[in-house]
Amino acid sequence: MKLDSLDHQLLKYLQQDAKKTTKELALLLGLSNTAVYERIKKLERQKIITNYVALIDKEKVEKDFMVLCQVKLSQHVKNNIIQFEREVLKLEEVLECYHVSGDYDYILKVLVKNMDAYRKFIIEKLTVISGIGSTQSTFVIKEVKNTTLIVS
Amino acid sequence: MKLDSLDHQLLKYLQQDAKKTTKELALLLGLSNTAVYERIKKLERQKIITNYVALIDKEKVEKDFMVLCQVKLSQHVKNNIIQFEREVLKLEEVLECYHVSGDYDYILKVLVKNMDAYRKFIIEKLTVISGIGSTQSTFVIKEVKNTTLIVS
DNA sequence: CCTGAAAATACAACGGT
DNA sequence: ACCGTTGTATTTTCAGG
Repeated sequence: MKLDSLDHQLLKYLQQDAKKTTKELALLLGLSNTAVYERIKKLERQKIITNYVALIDKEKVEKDFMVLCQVKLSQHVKNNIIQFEREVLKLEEVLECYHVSGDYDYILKVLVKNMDAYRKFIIEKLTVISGIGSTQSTFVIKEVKNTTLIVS
Repeated sequence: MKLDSLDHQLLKYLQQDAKKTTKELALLLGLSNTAVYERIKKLERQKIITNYVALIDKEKVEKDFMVLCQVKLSQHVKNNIIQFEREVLKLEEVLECYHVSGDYDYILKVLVKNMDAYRKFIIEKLTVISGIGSTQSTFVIKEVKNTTLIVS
């Protein structure tokens, strides 16, 4: 579970380009092919690397209307919380959901095609979940930065 | 640029597991190896697939203190905006930054090790950017959902 | 951690439906 | 557009030291 400097470098490279071959990485790190291979396998076994994914261009698939939606539950009973969190997991429009401090209970990052789709999402999918008190929408004017790279 | 049902399925699979081989994908889609290969290459050429990345476990690299930080600029002049956005891109603690509607101008998703690190981030990195008016922090109690999968 | 070799996959180009 | 086949190149994977 202890990561050395080479592991950190390796993680950084793989978080930027998972298609890098062990050969390329070996060259970058000054290690042999197999040493890199074994390190990657170890990181996968330890679930430090959870998975490999393709990232796609939101605009090119017509999904570039993003809204940060704050949600307040009507009552903070356990059942409401469990229920809301379970339902949110099922909604494909919700990319991220955080239980947060402050006035509202949750902040959701919602991605849809356009305002119409958002209206539909709110009316037909979000507010039909029982236990929701109120919601407030903050619209994204521009995505300035969005990275999956965690520097550790 | 037009995507058919098979392209969409392909994107969905690759967004969930980029390590799937063309052989496996061919089986899933009911296509030949070469057909799948050509489709993937097309999606890459069209930059619909922008890149492939490894995702890592935040907790296991001791980076699981997340804060949503709202930022207001002191004046909405072009220079302030340009400057702020340029500086934010450089901050590795800022995973996401959105220019938004509402009371505040920006919402930042910030990831650090702990509260101490956050305090340090605010004092030494964020508020030293010129043109910043005020900030407000919303702390993440629990990450309920976080996916990179965009269903199109 | 290394070298070296086998197995699997990716990549490219063909003619054919 | 898709299929199948044939290559070859490259990469992954795993011995054994």
